[in-house]
Amino acid sequence: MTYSIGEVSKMLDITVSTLRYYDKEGLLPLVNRTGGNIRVFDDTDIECLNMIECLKTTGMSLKDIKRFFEWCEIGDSTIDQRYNLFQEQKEKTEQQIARLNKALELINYKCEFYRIAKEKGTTNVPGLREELAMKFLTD
Amino acid sequence: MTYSIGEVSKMLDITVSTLRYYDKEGLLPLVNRTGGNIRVFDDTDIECLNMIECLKTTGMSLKDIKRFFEWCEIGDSTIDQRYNLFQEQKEKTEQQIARLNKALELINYKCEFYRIAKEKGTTNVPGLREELAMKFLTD
DNA sequence: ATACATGCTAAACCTAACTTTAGGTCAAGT
DNA sequence: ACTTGACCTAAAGTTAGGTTTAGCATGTAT
Repeated sequence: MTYSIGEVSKMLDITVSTLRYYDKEGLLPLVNRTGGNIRVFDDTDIECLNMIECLKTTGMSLKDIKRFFEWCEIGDSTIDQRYNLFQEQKEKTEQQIARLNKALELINYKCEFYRIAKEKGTTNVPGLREELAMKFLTD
Repeated sequence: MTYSIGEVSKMLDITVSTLRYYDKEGLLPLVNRTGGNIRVFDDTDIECLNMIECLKTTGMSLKDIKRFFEWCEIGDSTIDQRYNLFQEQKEKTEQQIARLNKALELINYKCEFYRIAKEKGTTNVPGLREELAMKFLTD
């Protein structure tokens, strides 16, 4: 199965410009072209793009993602680097999830704070903490 | 208790330039100065900075954080906006945590993949999936 | 054959969030 | 008084990750 750049754009919700940008930056080394120089994406390219999206989610830079793909092309001599890359990325991602959970606690507290404030029409409710007092700071 | 910009920088692990940048951008409206124009941070400023860090973690832009602080200063007429802001931010943060957990699955799979590849000295191990085959894509 | 949506490139432009630089001021110890 | 480290501002520079623009080519439906 093959796809035009516009189709891929719709499928993965990535703009056409971004796809061309990724290609230009060397993140899609495998993408074929027609005789008329038009990109033809196949399922390998789609998988590649899903991988990019996933790693980007974890905060990996495009530069590092590209480096990983280059290591894949070089072959078995880069297994250690790739292993270390994913070990590091695993730790970073776990830390980021922990940070987000901590931030979520504050946000939940704020939601509750403003739910009550909304009910009462004021943030100046006896028993509610000061506007900027934060649970996670003071507990 | 009060602190110099350098002390705050060390306490919160934010560079001096960044603190001055935040101040310039209006994110620290309460920060006092000495007669000689030198910033004097107090515990309210520290709490403000912790709040900034927390909201930044959830992906909120400095512009939106500033807007929130402005709403706080305006008072009770902005309670609805503030409530909605945190409801939205709660959803976004939960979605981000979900995305990260999904990405972590792939990363864990890759860790295992490369652990075995390291052991065998090659990624070309019978029973292991192709290099770019991804669990979360194919399952 | 002819529209006209879709594709192409190169290069300029954009935004957020800082960082760096240049040129000065402040304040604490000696 | 003087040195020295910490502080100040304004303005320019930086980086990542795109987006936009201009001008041109392709290809598909009538």
